[in-house]
Amino acid sequence: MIAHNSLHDALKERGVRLTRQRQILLDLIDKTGLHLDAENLYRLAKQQDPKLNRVTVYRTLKMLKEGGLVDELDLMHWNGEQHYYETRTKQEHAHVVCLRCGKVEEFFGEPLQKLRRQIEEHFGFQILLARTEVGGYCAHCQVLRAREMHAAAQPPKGPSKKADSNRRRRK
Amino acid sequence: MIAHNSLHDALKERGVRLTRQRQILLDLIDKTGLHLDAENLYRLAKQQDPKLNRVTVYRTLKMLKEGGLVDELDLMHWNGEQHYYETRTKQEHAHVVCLRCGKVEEFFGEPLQKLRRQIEEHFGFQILLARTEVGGYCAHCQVLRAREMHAAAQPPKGPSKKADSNRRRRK
DNA sequence: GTTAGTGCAAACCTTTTGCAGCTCT
DNA sequence: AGAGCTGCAAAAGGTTTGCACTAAC
Repeated sequence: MIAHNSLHDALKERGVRLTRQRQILLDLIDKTGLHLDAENLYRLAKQQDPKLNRVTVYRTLKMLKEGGLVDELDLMHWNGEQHYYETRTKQEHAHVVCLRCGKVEEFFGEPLQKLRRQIEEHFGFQILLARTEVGGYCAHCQVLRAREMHAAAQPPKGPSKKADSNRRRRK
Repeated sequence: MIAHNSLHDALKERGVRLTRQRQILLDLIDKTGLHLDAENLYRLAKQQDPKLNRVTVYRTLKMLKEGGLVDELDLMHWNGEQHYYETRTKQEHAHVVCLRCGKVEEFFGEPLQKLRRQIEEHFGFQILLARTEVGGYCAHCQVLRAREMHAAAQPPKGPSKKADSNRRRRK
């Protein structure tokens, strides 16, 4: 049972072969509002097809990227050097990344269009791709950080675990 | 003779040791409106001190980045996966990168501040870093591309060299 | 049946790390 | 003197490539 979605159809039109592997990958990229990196995409795809190779993930992403079907983001490198991918169908938007919890919000709104127009006019530039990424702390994490700061200033009464379990680190 | 500039002074205040190697690197990053990547920075630095090691470049960049003294850009990956660096003193600005010739223009202007304010209000977000990068064709290259397209449509009369000599490629 | 696409292994490029020795302050 | 830095070598991430085999059209 194949989900028919935008990437799927766009590739079909271009005469690209829709292999089992690609269908799995397109499905993962296209649905899920998630911003996946190559490694996570690979992990998820492998659950559906354990033979699927990491290289196929990279090759597919490269094709989609060069075909202008996905955008590549780095989300302010909040968690390393990976790139993240999303379908290039939606309206232009900025990515707002919490550097503490990693949550990604999307901002649509007229300042983006205005910025784009002004740049085109100002330089006589022909824009093909645009990207705005913002890093900082989300409302929730601002509160948590304030608490952490406060706690750190007090003499410790017991072992305190930093709440950063979600964060991947280099080994 | 040492150029006194913002990075230099900022590090002095922080009690960071200003070694010969760092002075060379700071000098290169700070003057030159250039957006250098690690490798080019290394190459240029080595001209002044042939013993200077690539690792020192990376360590210095990392320190400056983590200290909030430089910003890291990728300029829409117009020429590979390198990161580019610039001093974080100037007013917020967008980078406008020509995907054909690599020229980088900087756009200052009120839409950027407006965007920033709106994001902060909308999400109750505390912005620490913001980055807007735009890729496309500069006025000059739009013309050249039009010519190339035209030439490609004609039967070729002789060997034509593509004008991409400036472009670095993977081997 | 063709030709594009896949998997595997190995290469590649960029960046980081461990450690002994050097050098700023 | 001593902590902080550097250079060197080696490793680690992330991504790409060469090639023989497989599968989509």
